[in-house]
Amino acid sequence: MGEGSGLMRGLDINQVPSGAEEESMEEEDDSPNGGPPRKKLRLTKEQSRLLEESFKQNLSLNPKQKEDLAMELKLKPRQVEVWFQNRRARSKLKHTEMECAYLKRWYGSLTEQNRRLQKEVEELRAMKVGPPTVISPHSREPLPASTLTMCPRCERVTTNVPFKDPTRTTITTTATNHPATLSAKVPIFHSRHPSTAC
DNA sequence: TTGTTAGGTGAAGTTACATCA
DNA sequence: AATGATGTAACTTCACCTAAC
Repeated sequence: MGEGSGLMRGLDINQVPSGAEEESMEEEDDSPNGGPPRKKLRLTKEQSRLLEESFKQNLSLNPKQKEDLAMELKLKPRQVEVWFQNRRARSKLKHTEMECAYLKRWYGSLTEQNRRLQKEVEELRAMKVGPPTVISPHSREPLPASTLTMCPRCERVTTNVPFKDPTRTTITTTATNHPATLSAKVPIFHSRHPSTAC
C-alpha cells in the first residue's frame, strides 16, 4: 500500500550530483523488471554531514522539509526519506544494543547481589545465636535475619520491610524499578531506601 | 454520524551493492 | 586477484492515520 510498492518499483536511484538531473530524477527509471542491476549511491561526506545535522534537529521530516533538504543536497526527496528511515532504524538498533548491554550488566549485578545475600543468610543461619542484633528503626525491636537485605552500593545491610512471614528464608527485592519497564535508565539500588537509609 | 476508500507515512525486515581487510 | 565481512542505500510489506466522499 505504501509508496514502496509499485510507485518506487524499478525506480533506481543513481546519484548524479550535476544539477541537471533534477528533471530526470523525477521520472521513473525506464529499466524494466529484471533490467540492469541497481546502482548504489554513496553519499558524499558533505551530504552525510548535512543529513546528520538535519536528523539531530528533526527525527523525521515533513514534506516541505524533505523537499528543501533534497534540493539542498541535490538528491531526490525519496532518497532523503529513505535515509531518514534507515537512520531512525540505526538509531533504534543502537539504543536497543545499549539497553541490552545495560540489562546484561544489571543481571550480573543482581546475580552477584544474590550470591552475597545467600552467603549472608548462610552465615547468619550458621551462627545460630539468639535474636539478631539488627534493631528495627520503627519498632526498636530486633529483626530476624530473613528480613535483611544488602545494598550492593554501600554494602550495608538494611531491612526488607514490610515484614510478614518470620519463617521465610529467601530475601526478596522490590522490583518497582525493573529496568525492563524503564527505558535505559540507570539505577535501581537505593530505590527502597533513598538518601537517608544509606 | 458512520462506513468506505485512497493516499501518505513510518516501522520492520530484506535485498543488493560498495568497500575494506 | 579472490573472498568474506560489514555498512548502508534501496526496496517490500504491513499497519496506521487522515481526509474526502
